[in-house]
Amino acid sequence: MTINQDTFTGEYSYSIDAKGRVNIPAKFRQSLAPENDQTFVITRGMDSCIWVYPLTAWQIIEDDLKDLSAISGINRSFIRNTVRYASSVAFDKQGRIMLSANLLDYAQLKNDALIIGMVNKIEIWDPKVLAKVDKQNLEMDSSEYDELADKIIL
Amino acid sequence: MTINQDTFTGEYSYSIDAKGRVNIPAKFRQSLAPENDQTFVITRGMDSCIWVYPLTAWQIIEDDLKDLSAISGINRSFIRNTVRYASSVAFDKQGRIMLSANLLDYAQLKNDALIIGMVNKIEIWDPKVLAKVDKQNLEMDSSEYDELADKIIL
DNA sequence: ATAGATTATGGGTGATTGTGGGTAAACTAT
DNA sequence: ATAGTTTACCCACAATCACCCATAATCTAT
Repeated sequence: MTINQDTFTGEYSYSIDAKGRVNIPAKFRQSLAPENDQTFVITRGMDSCIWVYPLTAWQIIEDDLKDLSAISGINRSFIRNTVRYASSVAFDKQGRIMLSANLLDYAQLKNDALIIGMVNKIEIWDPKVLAKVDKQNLEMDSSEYDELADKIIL
Repeated sequence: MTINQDTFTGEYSYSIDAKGRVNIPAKFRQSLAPENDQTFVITRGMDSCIWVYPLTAWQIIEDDLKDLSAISGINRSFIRNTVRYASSVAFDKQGRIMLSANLLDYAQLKNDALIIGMVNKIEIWDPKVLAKVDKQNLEMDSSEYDELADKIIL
């Protein structure tokens, strides 16, 4: 019954309520390893979406950041921008997390959210934004996409 | 419920009142380890911002300074400039700390402060100054920034 | 098919947080 | 010493959040 811990696949659509809360799919909650303490870290993703990490996965990133020298200005900027929008959230008794106005705005989220398992993390999208971004990526690099498929698909 | 002690992430914006007080985000207060005794050490940061260390973290810096030979003039200058602007502050019952006129001036702070968790320390910025500094850093070293992202982001 | 459990969604309430200001003690400078 | 200024500590209030309960829809197992 137990799949790989901290591994997420599949797509789910939920509504965002007036308080800014979204449900985390029950399957994702169950595959979150117990040492995460029901806690995720949410932050800005690289496209206009929200990234959701299991707490322990995020701590690996933090540990790497600690090793960067503070003398270099570019290092400081990198640390700042990586950590700046991140916050840890535990889901409530109903399995929801609260999204800050800042993140909702960044990901252009209104009432509906599409939650997608990305293997080691989770993405939260506005449906329309996702469609647009994916289309752009495919148009730009379709041959590279096919190469990847050739290497990886069984 | 307990996250990593003395680890800070996220961005918060607060106002600086007429007395020079700023709020320390509740989350940061909670993740400050008890042996710090609700005390931070504030000093000049490397960019035009204020750096805020947990007391115990700062004590490690002081210990390292003690090991530097006082014979070397450059050592003495380094020690002097590292310690010169540092002072320890405990936050009041409302969770605020007082910033000296000297530090406020150095960081060009007026009415609004942006407080950013930088993993093992905290930065206090004027919003406009931060935008300018970050932009400069990115323009100068964008390729190095991308390399860092490639190495560290999961 | 039915009963029981789980899930998704909405709302209520007390506690916490951010912010302003008041007052008395402590400190400075004449 | 005294007047003026600064600091430490206290109280107050509005907004927000964490936590609880309720309900309808969906799933599970017999």
